[in-house]
Amino acid sequence: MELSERKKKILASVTERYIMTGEPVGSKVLCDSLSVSSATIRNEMSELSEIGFLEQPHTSAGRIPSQKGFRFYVNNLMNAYEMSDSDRFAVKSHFDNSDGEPHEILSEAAKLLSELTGCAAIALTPYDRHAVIKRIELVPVSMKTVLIVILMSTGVIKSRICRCDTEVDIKTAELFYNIAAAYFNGHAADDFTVADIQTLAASLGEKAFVMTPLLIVLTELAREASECSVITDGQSGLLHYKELESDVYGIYECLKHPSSLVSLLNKGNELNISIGKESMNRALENVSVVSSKYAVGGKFVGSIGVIGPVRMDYARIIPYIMYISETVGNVLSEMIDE
Amino acid sequence: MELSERKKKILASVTERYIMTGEPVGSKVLCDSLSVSSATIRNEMSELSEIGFLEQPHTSAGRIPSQKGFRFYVNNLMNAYEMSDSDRFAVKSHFDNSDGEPHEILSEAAKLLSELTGCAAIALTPYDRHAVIKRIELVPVSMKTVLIVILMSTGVIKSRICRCDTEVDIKTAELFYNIAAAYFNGHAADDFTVADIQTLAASLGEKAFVMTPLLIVLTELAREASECSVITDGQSGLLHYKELESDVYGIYECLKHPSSLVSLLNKGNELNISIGKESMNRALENVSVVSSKYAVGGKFVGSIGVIGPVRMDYARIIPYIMYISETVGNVLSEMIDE
DNA sequence: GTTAGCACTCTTTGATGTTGAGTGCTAATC
DNA sequence: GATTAGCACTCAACATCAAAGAGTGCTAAC
Repeated sequence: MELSERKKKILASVTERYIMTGEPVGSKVLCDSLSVSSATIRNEMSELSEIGFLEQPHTSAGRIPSQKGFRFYVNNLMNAYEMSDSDRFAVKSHFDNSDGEPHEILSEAAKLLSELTGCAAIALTPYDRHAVIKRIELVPVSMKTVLIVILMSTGVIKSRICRCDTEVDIKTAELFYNIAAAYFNGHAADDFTVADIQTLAASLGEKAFVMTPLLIVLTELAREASECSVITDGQSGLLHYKELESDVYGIYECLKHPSSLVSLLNKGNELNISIGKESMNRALENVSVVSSKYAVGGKFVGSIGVIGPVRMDYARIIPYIMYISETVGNVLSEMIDE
Repeated sequence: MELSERKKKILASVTERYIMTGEPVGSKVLCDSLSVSSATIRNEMSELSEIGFLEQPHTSAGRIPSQKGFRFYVNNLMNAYEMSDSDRFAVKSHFDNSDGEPHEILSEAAKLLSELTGCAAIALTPYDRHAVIKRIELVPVSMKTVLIVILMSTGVIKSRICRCDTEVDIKTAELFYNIAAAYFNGHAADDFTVADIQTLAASLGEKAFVMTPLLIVLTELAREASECSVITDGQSGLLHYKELESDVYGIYECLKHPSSLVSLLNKGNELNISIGKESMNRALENVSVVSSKYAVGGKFVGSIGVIGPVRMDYARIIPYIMYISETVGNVLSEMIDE
């Protein structure tokens, strides 16, 4: 796919103009910047159309880049925006005093990203196949009710109320802690099945009655805490793009049941760009998904990115995603270290 | 505002037909059900238009109910749908094994409600001016990091990570528990200000250094746990109503910054119906907000409802809201009791 | 290889006419 | 006095047509 320099220039110009205006670009407007006649540009454009980089909405309209054209632009032509120090500072300071769990930090990040880009943001909380339970705690709420808190090696914290039919006394709590220490701490959520738990509970004799619900809730909680959860923000921004009008509902539904999105974000390299149909997802065929994985403690464990129109401003958006992703990774890594 | 029986019948028919189809209703279609001629109905309709209950999009169209007309319909004409036992059972069983905090239960309820109504659902977590802190717990995470868990008398549970600059040892934890017992437990969040906390911390001598961040986080946490939070679900459903097309963005923004919505839901009686401009909120002038307060322990502490087009099916939606609200209240009350 | 020129295509806009739904009014009827 | 049939009227919706304008593709000249 070797293009002449001039063709590249034309494709880049058309793409950038189209990103800005959303309107097809004619040959005349490009004369000045390329200092050739419109006829020459027309010839070039016609060839670019033949190889599928440009499209015409109709005969007498200008050209717009095809999804393939956008792909070429992103891979070869795009001039990534250099974030200024003040840009970086503005992002970084958002996380300065963010105490809290990964979930909160990623919510913050998604909100920031959607505001900066005008697209919908999506973030995955850290997922680590080798995540293990770091600690389990029991917080008494009332006689028969306790809050089970689970801390994962990834820094994820989850809690759940558990109601028992009988009193949860100190002896019970001690037993629970012993069991936790023996069977759970240091283990991954999928090291034990519900069946395991039930045989374990059964072996406890008279204590089985009160312990079973606790252990079941704990198992569920461990599973939940090990899964990555999907955070979204700024969906309403997509309403501003008229070319997405008929797609927004499908996109929103897709964001509600995001399993396919998760695999999309987890795919490929650190930076992941899916343009239109590349996502292989019917609901997303008119949007691009750009995401970047963040690393916690040197391992890529999650991802953050945006969903927006195929004509999103990649040159500006990609650097923001990369920097936010890097920042989130750093913030989360610091937490684990401590 | 005394209307003849026939006028009432006509207004009701027009309203119900319009709710179903979204199209203006002409005089002819009502002939059969009222067994009078279309001319008679036209005369009546014309009078209903004069007193502002009906409107004409344009001369040669049928009539649609004005917002005032909808109000009259809801107050005087509507035939509320009687939920069947199986309807009730379907709702109730959603909450059967819902362990958990108010926030989770209300999220469930909002999701259910939006699915049942096709509207956006909105729910407020319990807010009680007299809510007090029931218990505070410290969960160690690492040497210098603890999780502060706060339990409110409303059943609300919140937790937050707190990072300290020095080790949080057992002595520190004991001191913290003593302070909590002396100054916080049994008190409301607004019983103490940040200034109070700082003087308190200052009085602790060498322990002030490690205790200050803990107490500050605790104060923030208490405030957050005392505020009601707003839960929304099913916003995307609003995209299906073409009459809202130009309003959805504003509505979504309104749902993101819901302070005005909160006061709308807290207003008035148990059941609250705001039709169109009654909300006195520009962004909501083309939608209706219907909500019902739920009671925990005999006190109305929160609210759940929907936002949908003015032509929502009140007769069906209102009973659902009331029943879900009642159910949520019961579920939450049971939890407090235990 | 580049470009001026020109015919051609197709959208957009506006004007015009037609159709059909639904009204309001009047006069006759019950 | 209330009801209704009849009819003229209004207006959106739709189709047709013409004109304007944007942009193209092609050809021939440079």
